[in-house]
Amino acid sequence: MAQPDTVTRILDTAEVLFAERGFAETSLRNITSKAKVNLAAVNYHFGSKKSLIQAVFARYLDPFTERFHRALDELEARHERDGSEIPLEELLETMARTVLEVPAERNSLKVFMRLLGLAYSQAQGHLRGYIQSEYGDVFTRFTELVRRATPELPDAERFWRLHFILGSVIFTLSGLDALRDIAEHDYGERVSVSDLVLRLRPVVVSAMQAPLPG
Amino acid sequence: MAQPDTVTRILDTAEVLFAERGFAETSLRNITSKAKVNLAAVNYHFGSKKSLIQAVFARYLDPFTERFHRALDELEARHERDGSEIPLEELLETMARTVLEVPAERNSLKVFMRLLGLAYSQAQGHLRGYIQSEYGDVFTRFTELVRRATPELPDAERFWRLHFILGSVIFTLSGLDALRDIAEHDYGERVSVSDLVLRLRPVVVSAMQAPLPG
DNA sequence: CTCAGTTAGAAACGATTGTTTGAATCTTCG
DNA sequence: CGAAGATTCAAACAATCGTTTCTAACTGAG
Repeated sequence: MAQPDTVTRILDTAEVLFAERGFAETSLRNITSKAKVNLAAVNYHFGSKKSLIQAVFARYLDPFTERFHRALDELEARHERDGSEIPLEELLETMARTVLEVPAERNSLKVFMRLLGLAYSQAQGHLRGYIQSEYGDVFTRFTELVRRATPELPDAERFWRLHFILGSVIFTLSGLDALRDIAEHDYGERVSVSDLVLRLRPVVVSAMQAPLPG
Repeated sequence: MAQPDTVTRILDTAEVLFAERGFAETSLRNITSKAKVNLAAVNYHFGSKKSLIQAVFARYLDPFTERFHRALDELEARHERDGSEIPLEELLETMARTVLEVPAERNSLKVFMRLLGLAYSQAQGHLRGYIQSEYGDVFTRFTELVRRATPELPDAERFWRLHFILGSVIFTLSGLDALRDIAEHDYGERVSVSDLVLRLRPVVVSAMQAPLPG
C-alpha cells in the first residue's frame, strides 16, 4: 500500500497526539518523528504550529458543518411541507447522527471529541476565535431551530441548558477512555460510543424538559 | 497591610495563572515575576513545578473534603435516627452547598472549577493520579450514598449519569466567564454563580430521573 | 553579640521548544 | 534530455523552559 503523502501523515499523527496530550504538550518533533517526516515539513506545509492545529480541526469540522447544514436543510424542507414544527428530539437526533457519521470515515469519534474538549479547555486563544469565526454559523442556525422547538423556555434558560448538555457530551466523550476503563472494571460491561449516545439521549431530553427553577 | 509570605504569594498567583492558561502554558517565570518573588523560590519551597501544581489543588481540596465528610456525617446521622433514606435532592444539595462554601473563603469558585476542569482535560498524568489517591475516598462515599438514593437505576447507568452531570457542572462553571459574556450580550442579564447553580438544580435532578434508554 | 539555620537573590546550567536556512533530491513538463 | 519548480533533509538558530548553584541577607536562640 502506498504511503499517504506528507501532509496527510502529519495531520493523521498530529490529531492523535494532540488528542492524547494536548497542544502545548505535543512538540513538532513528537509529531514529525512519529509520522516519519522531516521536522521542517510542518512549517513548510502548514506555516506554523498554530496553523497545523487549525488544519487538524478543519479536517473534521469542514465535512461536519457541510453535512449538518444539508441535514438541517432536509429536516426543514420536510416539515415545511406539512407545516409542522421540528420537534426537539428530531433536532437532537439529527445532530447526533451527523456527529457520529463524520469521523467514522477516517478516525474515531473519540479523537474528534477530545479535540473539541481541548478547544474549550486549553488556552490556545487563537483556536476559539478560529472555530467561532469559521463554524459559528451552523451553531447559530441550530440554536434558532431549538428555540422554535422549545417555545416554553425563556431564551436565557435555553441557552444555559444547551451548554449544560454540551458539557455532558464533550466531557463524557472526551474522557471516554478513562471512564470506560473504570466502568468496565467496576460493572464488567464494555460500552461503545454508540452505547453512550444511547444512554445520553433520554438524559438530554429530560434535561431540556426539566421544570423551570423556582 | 503586611505582604503575605512567599509561599502564599506563589500559590495565589499560580492558581490564577493556571486557571487562565493551563499548566504547560504557564511558566514558573510567569508566576514568580507576577508574584514578585525570586524564580528559585518555587523550587525551594515546593521542590518542582509538579509539586506546585499539586499544592494548588490541595489548598482547595483539603478543606473541601474535610467539610464534605462532615456534612455527609451529619446528613447520615440525621436520617439514621428516623430510619429514612437520604433523598437524592438532599445529597446534591449538600454537595452544591459545600462546593460553594469552600472557595468563598479565599478566591472565586470560578478558579476552583477551572482547575478541576483542567485536571480532567490536561495531560498532566501525575495530577489525576494524585487527586484520585488523595481525594478518591470522599467521592466513593458520595456515590455509594447516591446509589442508595436511586435504587431503581442500574449501577452502570448511575455511573454514567453522574459523569454526565459532572461534565455539565465542570464544563459550564469552568467556562463561566466566556459563557457569561455571551449570555449578557444576547439576553441582557448578568448571572451569578449561585444563579447558575439554581438553574442547574432542576436539570440535574431531571437528568438523574430520566427514563432508562430503550 | 554570635553563630546556626532558614530564606532570598542573581546567575548560570543543560535541555527542549518553534522556526529558519541552504543545499540536496525528486517531480513535472516542454 | 533538461531546466524549473516543488519537496525533503540535516543543521543550526534564537528563545524559553525547569532546575541548580552559590552567595548574600535575614532570623532567632544561647
